[in-house]
Formats: sequence, structure tokens, C-alpha cells
Amino acid sequence: MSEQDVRKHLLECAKQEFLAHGFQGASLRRICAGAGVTTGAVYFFFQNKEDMFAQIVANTAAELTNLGQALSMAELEEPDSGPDCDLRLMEFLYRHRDEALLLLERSQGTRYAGFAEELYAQMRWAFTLFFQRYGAGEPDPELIRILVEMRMKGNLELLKGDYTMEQVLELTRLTGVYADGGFRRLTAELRKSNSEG
Amino acid sequence: MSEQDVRKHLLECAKQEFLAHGFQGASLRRICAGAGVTTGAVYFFFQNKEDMFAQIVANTAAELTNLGQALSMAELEEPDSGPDCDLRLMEFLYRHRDEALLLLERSQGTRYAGFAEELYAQMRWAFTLFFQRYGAGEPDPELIRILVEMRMKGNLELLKGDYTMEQVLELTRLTGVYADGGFRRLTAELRKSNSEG
Amino acid sequence: MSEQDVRKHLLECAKQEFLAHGFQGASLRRICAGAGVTTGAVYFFFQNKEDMFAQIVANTAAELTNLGQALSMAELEEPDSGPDCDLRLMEFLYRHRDEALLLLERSQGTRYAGFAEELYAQMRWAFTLFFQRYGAGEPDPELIRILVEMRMKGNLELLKGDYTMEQVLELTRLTGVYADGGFRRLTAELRKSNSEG
Amino acid sequence: MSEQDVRKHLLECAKQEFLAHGFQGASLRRICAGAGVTTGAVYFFFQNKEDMFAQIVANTAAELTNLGQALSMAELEEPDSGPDCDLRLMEFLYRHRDEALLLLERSQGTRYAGFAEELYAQMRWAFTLFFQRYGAGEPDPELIRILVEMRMKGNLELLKGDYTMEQVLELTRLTGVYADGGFRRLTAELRKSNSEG
DNA sequence: AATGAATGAGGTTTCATTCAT
DNA sequence: TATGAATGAAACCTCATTCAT
Repeated sequence: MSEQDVRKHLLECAKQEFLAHGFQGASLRRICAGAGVTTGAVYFFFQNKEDMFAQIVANTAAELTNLGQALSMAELEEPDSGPDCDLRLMEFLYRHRDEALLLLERSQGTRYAGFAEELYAQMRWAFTLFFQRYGAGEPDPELIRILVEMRMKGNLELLKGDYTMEQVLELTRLTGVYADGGFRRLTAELRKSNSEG
Repeated sequence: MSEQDVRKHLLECAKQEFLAHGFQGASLRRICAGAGVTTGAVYFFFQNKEDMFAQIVANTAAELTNLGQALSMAELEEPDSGPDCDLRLMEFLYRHRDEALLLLERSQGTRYAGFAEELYAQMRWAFTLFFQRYGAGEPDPELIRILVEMRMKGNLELLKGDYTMEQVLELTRLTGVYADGGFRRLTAELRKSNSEG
Repeated sequence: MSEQDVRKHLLECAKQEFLAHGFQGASLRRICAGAGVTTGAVYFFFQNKEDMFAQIVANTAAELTNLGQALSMAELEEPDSGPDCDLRLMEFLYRHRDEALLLLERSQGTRYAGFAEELYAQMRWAFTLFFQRYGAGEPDPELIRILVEMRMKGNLELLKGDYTMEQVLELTRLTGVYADGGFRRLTAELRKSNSEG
Repeated sequence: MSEQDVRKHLLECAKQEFLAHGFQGASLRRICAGAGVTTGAVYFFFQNKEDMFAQIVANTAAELTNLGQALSMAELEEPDSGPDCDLRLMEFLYRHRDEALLLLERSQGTRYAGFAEELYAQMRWAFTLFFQRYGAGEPDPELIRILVEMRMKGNLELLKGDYTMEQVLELTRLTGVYADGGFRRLTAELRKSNSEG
């Protein structure tokens, strides 16, 4: 094999292993066996197991953080952009499927363990502001938490399926419609409760 | 301590360990250290690590399967019972919080690894029938899948919070309202698409 | 093998390995091979490699610390007891030869790495007081340091030889005579320097 | 950097690593990282790790051997030259501090492991002759061994301190006074013992 | 003259499991 | 009923060394 092939092969095998077993459950031996090298070889390219994980997800993590902030801002300034934001997020996630799933669901034991929580916190913050403007007074933080969690879980499930991007975007549009309808009904209900309670 | 006391203590410690680290990440040594017992003792009460897990969740698994079927049937026969079914499910999950979380999120590596999928399959089936009756024609199975996943993810997040049952049931009611609103908007949208497409 | 034999055998083999290669250079595999067990067995008896080292030297370390303090005090209160103190120290060291050598010369990498320095610091302190009383004014700390180091180095060399205790004590007596003569000449010299300088 | 520059940089880094961790504890990787060179480069300049060590200390070792012989001879032919010899030895050691410490205390695992012993053997031989002439009959070889060991240990401790050469030479003069006084007292004592025993 | 890549053996430690007692 | 002891495999990682280029 020539040049950087081994390194790339190693990263690819590691990615699959991390996806299949999570960071902690992943075995360097299996990764190396898959890449056809001895375990020592890993340590020429990477500092350690976690560094391998980091090198796989680092770029995606940085971009995702930026995108999250950008979308939060966009949504606050232009409330109607919500559906568009959802699509842009999903498009990004789709283009970085494996890395996104690693970051958000398989990173326990790495320095990225808290990444999902950070991202979700940001989303909760944006959603809370949105709720305050268009919703029904001060929203229950726990309700916010659950709605955000549901939303992102749905997105991640979409990633796991074997879809084309068109399918993903269409399904995203539909879950957006669902979320919109849910939000309206919910705020109506809460307004009613408040006026009654 | 009597025989049963040790066994129960062991099961309790194992439950916490499995919750904290998942089945595969759990360490029998830590479990035994926590229970004040040597590792060998485990093999008097249990066949192996997986058997321990199984003995913790078996009852809950069986009951949950039954409850799932019962609720599916109830919902089909009496469509308006949906919200009530949600509450009954959540009440059950709340009463068996730890076991439910083990079953649905910490069972990788055990024979229960596919339990969540089975349960969700059943829910998808029920939801599909519901969709066919009150929705917009033949629903996209992937849309169904995602909606079910979102719903259950929300429920599980509720379980992880530190709530009283009253709080859980109220939040469940609200997510039910949200889901209902979402469903209505979505079917409206789909009907429009169908008539146009 | 019965009872605690393996543990003791393991400790003995470890002691020899630590003496031969120092803590860091010692190999658990060699230790275990010597004791006829697999490496895993170590971790039933000990927490880790360092714990093994610690279990070998802990008692001796504690006693040696106490003895050092006791002798320092004795020497301060009764200056003529110096030679007797030396003998008592050497008798102790001889009775705990291996452990003393491990503590004072092979402990790098363990929590006892600084033990020798602590002991020597105490000796320097005692020697400094002695110097102030019977010597020539305020002694150069570096001179003190070197004299103490020389003294203890001589003692440790005695330990490494293959002597009977009688031989050790006689040689200790002689090095005590040597040290006494050296001290007298040195203080005379320093007094001369001071009066001149 | 020119070829020789790299080689020298490598040797300098290796020296510090060997001083810090001893030969066996030293890591070629750290050395190379420090020198900004890959591990393979070492094997262009040196045969292996031990050859590196050897190239660092070889000159000093040869000179030290010669100096040791020369001083032994000088001291035998001119007994009063002892103090002067001590100073000349220390001056040499001071000028080759690092290499001397490597040779005498950090060479375990190399072909120089026995160097200190050889040097000390020579010193014991010279000291024995000196003892026979000016001492008290046939000296106990073990006593000789310990006195030599103490003396050299003192010298090495001086090297480790952060002194100027003036300070080192002054401290050497003082330890020489100490040794002289000790020697006189000791021979007096031994003569007394012999006439009594 | 030196790199970049890789090996294979060895390092310490943790694991679930076994079994005589 | 449970311990105490031990296994053997596997975990991650570091090592000095090699070699084609």
C-alpha cells in the first residue's frame, strides 16, 4: 500500500468499529486486524485510541458547533426560517453521517462525551426564546428538554436509515410539519391551562 | 445475611452498574465489591453476567411486551383511548424505571439487545393501522419509524429526569397533546400532497 | 501450594526483582514466572505493581521513620550517644536489609521515591544542630549534605556485602571512629579558617 | 542543519535523557522527539541505543581510567600528594560532570555497567597500599571498600549540586580534611586494637 | 542523510469465568 | 453458601529496531 493509505484505511476501520461498538467498546485489535496492521502501527499515526476518535470527528465537531450557532441566530432573527434551518442542519448531518453519529451517540469515554449535551443546550436556549415569543408564557424547561431531545432523536434516526439525501430532506420537511403542528397545539393548550389555572 | 438477601443486594448493585456503564461496560468485580461479596459468589446465584442482566429485567420485559400488545389492541378498538394508553404506558415505565431503561437502552450484548426494536416494531404496526384509518392513505414506513422513535425517546428522557409520577404524567399529557397536534397537521399536509402529486 | 504460600512466594520474587532492576525496571512477567503463576494472579493479592512494592516495604518504612526520629532526639539530648545510635540504626537496617535497600535506593517511581531524602533531611537537621554545638559556628549546608550522604552511603554499602551482623556492627564502629576523627579535624580546620578569614 | 549538528544535538538530548532516566529507562522516542528527528535517524549515526550511550561516555571513560591510574601512581610515589590528587580528580570530574555521572551511576544495562566497580577497585588497591604504609598493618578489605565508596559517593554528590568549580574545589578540600582526620583516628584505633587483640 | 512506516515483543492491567474447598 | 485463588485472554500502550525509499 502506498502513501497515506494505511492511515486512511485505519481511520475507516476505526470509524466502523466505533460506530458498531462505541468508543469504549471498540477494540484496537479488531481495528488493526481489519486494516491488516499490528496494533503498534496505530501509535505511529495516532497518540492513542482517543486521538483516533478525535481525528475522525474533530472537523465535523467544529463545523457542527458553528452551524448550530449560526442557525440559532438565524432562527431568532427570522422566525419563519425555522423549516429552512432544519433542512440546512439535516443536510449537514447527512453529509457527515458517520461522524455526526459518532459525536452524538458513540463518544462516551472521549473528550467529546459532552458534545451532544452542549449542542442540545444551545438548541434548548434557542427553543426557549422561540417559545417565549410565540408560545405561551414561560415554558417548562423540562418540556423544552424533552421536545428538543425528541426532535434530535428523530433526526439521528433518519441518519441511520439507508436513505438518499432527497429522501432525508423530504422526511425532514415532514417531521418539521409535525413539529410545527405539535407546537401550535401545545401552546394553545398551555394558554388555556394558564388562563384556567 | 440470608441467601435471598445476598442475591437481592447483588441484583441491586448489578442494576446500578448496568445503568451506569451498560451491559458490556459493566464490571462484575465492581458489582461484587459493591455487594461485599467475591466474584465467585455470582456464579452460585447466576449462570453468568448475562444471566444477571436477564434476571433483573425478565419480569419487566415480559410485562412490557404484554402491555404493549394490550395497549395496541385497545387503541385499535377504541381510537380515542390513545392519550389514556400513553398514560398507562408511562405509568408502567415509571414504576419500572430502572429495568425499562436497562431493557431499552443498556442491553447491547445481551439477548435483550433487540427488545427495543421488537417493541417499537409493534408500535409501528399499531401506528400504521391508526394512520391508515385516520391519516392520509398509506403512510411512509420510514415516517412511521421516525415518529415512533421520537415518541419513545421522549418517554425515556422523561424517565431519566428526577420527577414524581405526577410530573411525569403531566408531561406525558403535554407531549401527547404535541403529538396529536403534529399528527393532525401532518396528515393534512400529506392529504394535500397526495391530491396535488 | 497451600494457604498464603503463593502470596509470600510472589512477594519474595518481587523483592528480588525490585532489588535487581529497581521498581521501574522490574517486570511483573518475570516476577510471576518466578513464582509460577500467571500475571493476572498478582491482581488478586495486590492492587498493582506499586502496591506490591509498598506491601514489601511499608512496615520497614514506618519503623525506620520512627527510629530515625528517636535516634535524632537521643543524640541531641545525649551527645555522647552518637556511636550507640549508629549501631542501633545499623542493627535495624541489617535486620531489614532488603527492604531498606529497596526503600533507599530502588524506590524511584513509587510513592516512596522521596523517602531517602526525607530521612536524610532529618539526619542533616540533627547533624546541623550537633555541628552548631560542637563544631565551628554555622556549618555550610552543602558540607552537611555531603557528609550525611557519605555516611549513609557507607552504611548501605555495608548492607550490600555478605556479612554477619557482628561484622557489620564492628565495621560500623570503625566507620564511626573514622567519622569522629574526620569531624574533629574538620571543625578545627573551619575554626582556623573563620578566625583567619 | 549539517550532519554533525544533528549528531551533536542527538547526543546532547540523549545525554539529558540518560541522566534523567538511566540507560534502561531512557526512551529513544523521547530523545528523537527532543532532537526533532525520527527514530530511524538514530540508526544512521549509531548502531543502537547502547552505542549512543557509549559514544557519549567513551572519551571520558578512557581519560578517567588513565587519570585514575596516574593519580594512584602519583599518590604511591609521593604520599603527601593525596590532597592534590583529590583536587585533580574532582577538577576532571567537574569538567565532565554529565559523562561522569552517566558512567558511574546511570550505566546499568550497558557495557559500562562495571566501570564504577573497576575504578573503585583501583582506588581500593591504591588505598590499601597507602594503608599498609601509613596505617595499621593489614587493613580489612571491607573497611577499605566502604571508605572508598563513601569518598566517591561524596564526590558524586558534589557533582550533582549546582556549584561553581571554586565551590567544588573548596568543598573537596574540606572533605579531604575530613578524610584525613578520619584516617588518622582510624589507624590509631586499629593500632590500639591490634596491640590489645 | 534521514524519513516514514511498521513490526513484534513486551509492558501493566482488567476481564469473565472456573473450581476446589 | 460462598470464599479464595487462579486462569487465560484480551485490553491499551511503549519499546527498540528495521528497512525501503
